[in-house]
Amino acid sequence: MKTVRLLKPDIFRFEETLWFLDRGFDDCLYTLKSHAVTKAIRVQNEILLFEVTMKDNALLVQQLNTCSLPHMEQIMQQYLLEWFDLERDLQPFYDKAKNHRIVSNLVNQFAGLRLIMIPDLFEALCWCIIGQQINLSFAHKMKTGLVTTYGEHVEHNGQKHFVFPKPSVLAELSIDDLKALQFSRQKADYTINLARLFAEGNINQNQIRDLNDTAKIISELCKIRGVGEWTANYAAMKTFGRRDAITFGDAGLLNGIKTLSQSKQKPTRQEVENFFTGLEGWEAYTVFYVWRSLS
DNA sequence: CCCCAGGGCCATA
DNA sequence: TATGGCCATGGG
Repeated sequence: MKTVRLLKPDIFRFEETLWFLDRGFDDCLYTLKSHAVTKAIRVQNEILLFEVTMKDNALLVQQLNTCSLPHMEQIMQQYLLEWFDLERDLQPFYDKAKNHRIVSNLVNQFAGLRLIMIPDLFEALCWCIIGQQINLSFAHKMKTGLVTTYGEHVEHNGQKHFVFPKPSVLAELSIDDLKALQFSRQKADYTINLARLFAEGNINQNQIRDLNDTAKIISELCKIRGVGEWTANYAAMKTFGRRDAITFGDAGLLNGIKTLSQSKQKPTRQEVENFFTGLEGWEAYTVFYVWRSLS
């Protein structure tokens, strides 16, 4: 079993990461203990299980299962850097936020919070489709049904650790298969269609990443049935780490801005755009901090 | 009973 | 191009 130590960035609090991962929702793709998170990821045709803790000012990543592939240290390190967005310099964000009447308070209150990413585009888009227009607890319930029915898992100390289902598996499903998991007909259709696009290679995550321009990425993603502005921006933010993505129309964002500005009603689109004035290049982080403030 | 949930598509005019 | 209905379920 391999172990990796990652020196933590100056601006980072693992406790904030754990808090966000916990947030009151049961997520089926990681397991939380008091000061640790355990996660399974797919590596080629195997599943790697590891645990992340904080020790002596470093993130400690410990492999928990046997895996026949080489370079486990590098794979775990690379995953952690992406998952917790550890390579980004947040100081410019905090410098800009200081001058914002509302976000200045958020960066003080939640100092060290970093984006929690969804490195896999297929998973991110499926999660968005599931979460459209329903409350988050029900969305998690639906995701758990999908993952535990069609995802692979490894066992460790009697507990199952799942990875998200492969596109090729979901591509073979019928609409009724997913309706049995409480998907609406529409969401089942979007999900299967999306899985086929990935399985057949018509969508390639690296190709989209290489567009290297948020507007182009959004416009490319919006070509997919079931992917609109909210979903495309969510994926731009959570998968590609595009700093200027904004989940326009997002219920959480609207309610967050409403509460933070002590307004009676939800902001209009113009008011949302105004909210981000002075935070250019850090819109995605701002959205994430607003979400953090919600509960 | 109502309305709203970390939306998006489609029909209609 | 703009507007409204629809989707499925759960919580307040």
